[in-house]
Amino acid sequence: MKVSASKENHLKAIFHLQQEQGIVTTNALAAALRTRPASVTDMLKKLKEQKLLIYERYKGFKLSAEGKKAAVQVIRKHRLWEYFLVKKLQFGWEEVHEIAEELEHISSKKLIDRLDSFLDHPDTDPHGDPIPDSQGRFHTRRQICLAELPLNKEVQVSGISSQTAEMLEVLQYNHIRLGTRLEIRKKFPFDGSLELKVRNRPPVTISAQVAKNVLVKDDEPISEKR
Amino acid sequence: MKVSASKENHLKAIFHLQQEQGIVTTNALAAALRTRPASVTDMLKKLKEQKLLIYERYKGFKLSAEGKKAAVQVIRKHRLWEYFLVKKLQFGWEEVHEIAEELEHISSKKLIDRLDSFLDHPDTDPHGDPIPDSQGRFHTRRQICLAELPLNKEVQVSGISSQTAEMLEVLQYNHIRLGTRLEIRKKFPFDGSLELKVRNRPPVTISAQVAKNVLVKDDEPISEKR
DNA sequence: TTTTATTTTTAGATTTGTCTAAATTTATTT
DNA sequence: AAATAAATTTAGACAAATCTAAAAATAAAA
Repeated sequence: MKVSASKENHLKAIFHLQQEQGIVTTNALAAALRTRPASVTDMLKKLKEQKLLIYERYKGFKLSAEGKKAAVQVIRKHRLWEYFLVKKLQFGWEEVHEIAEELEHISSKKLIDRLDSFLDHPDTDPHGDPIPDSQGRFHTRRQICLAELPLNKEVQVSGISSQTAEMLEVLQYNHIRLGTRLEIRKKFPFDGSLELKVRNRPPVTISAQVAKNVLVKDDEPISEKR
Repeated sequence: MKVSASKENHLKAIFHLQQEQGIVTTNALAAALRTRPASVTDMLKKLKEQKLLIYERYKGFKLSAEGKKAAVQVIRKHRLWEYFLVKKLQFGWEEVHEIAEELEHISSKKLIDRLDSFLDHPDTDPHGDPIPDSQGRFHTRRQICLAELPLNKEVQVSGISSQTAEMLEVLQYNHIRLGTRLEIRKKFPFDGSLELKVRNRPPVTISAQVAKNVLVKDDEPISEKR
């Protein structure tokens, strides 16, 4: 069962959008791939044909278990190559993405497993994104600051970068500490402030200032999501 | 000026046939690429279009200076990747060719130059073939045994693998020693014996036995051939 | 030098991935 | 609920790389 480079790109983009936005639309996918909605529809049909995608016309789509597996393998290759480029070939982390976009389509499974060993099984790439293992399992989750989190995605607080007493006071007041599960309910573009929903509590609002200093991680390992 | 993977494969195959056979034909190229003569003709026209090939219909073809340069760069990439796979990823030399066939089409020039540095500028790949530098110059020539040399290709004797007195006697008798320039004029399939032409001397015949123990190299660096 | 064989090229199809423009379906407003 | 807007899909076209079958050019043989 052969999957072309273009198909791999579609699978990968769907996977990412699924992670970040929960829902994936034809238009969003077209935008992400810098292609046209009509082209996306064409490809969706082909991916369905290969049982990599669950798709009904006009009714939306999502990756099948097999499609997800394929997408994760492409992501694994991409991130391992990025790590290689930065750690072994002295590239800067900003310049590796484009090269890895090509390298990720090299097909040899053995190659990528050998590369993984050669690099000592790294678990995050140079941008901080987790690298799945050869079975497609993620052992780490990405840590990002609350200000960058999308809406309605539940995460767990994993760090506080500015530990001033004043900061901690605000957090304590809002019942936010390490391990707290929360999600963003609303973003106010005017000042960047956020309305948060902490589990079992009424909504609270925090400033952009505070949001920048709270680090969060995916609530559960990605591989456990079904 | 973009060159697709398929075009790069054609350029590379033409280059190799040019080296080995002197002349390249549509049929030979089709065989080398495991494709059809008609497909080759189609591609020749495209390569001519891009001025990578000098071609007149029915009259044969050869690489232009620019085409040769492009071919050499692909060969450089192929061989550096092979070296990487064997030396860093512990692959056996027999299994790297196919993987390198894919890796050679990764486009980043910077990548390949960094890889070259990382590998400490090797000058021959795991099969003994020379690796051109980033300007496309070869610093080494391949050493092969006389028994494997094609007809009518002048080479220079670069080594004798079995140094018995009896062997050396035969060679001395035929005026063959290190540095001698010679070419094969005829091969006798019956016993594998060869008729050689040594510069400024009448033709001589040697046995397969002897031919197997004489090592030769291209007479001149490949990069000097025009 | 004709005839025959071989090589090479053309003509026309096919596949993959993309596009534009138009049609259809679903979603949103009024 | 009808009208309008937005999203999605179809229809038809195109470029790249390949193929088969037939034609044309060149080479070899009688």
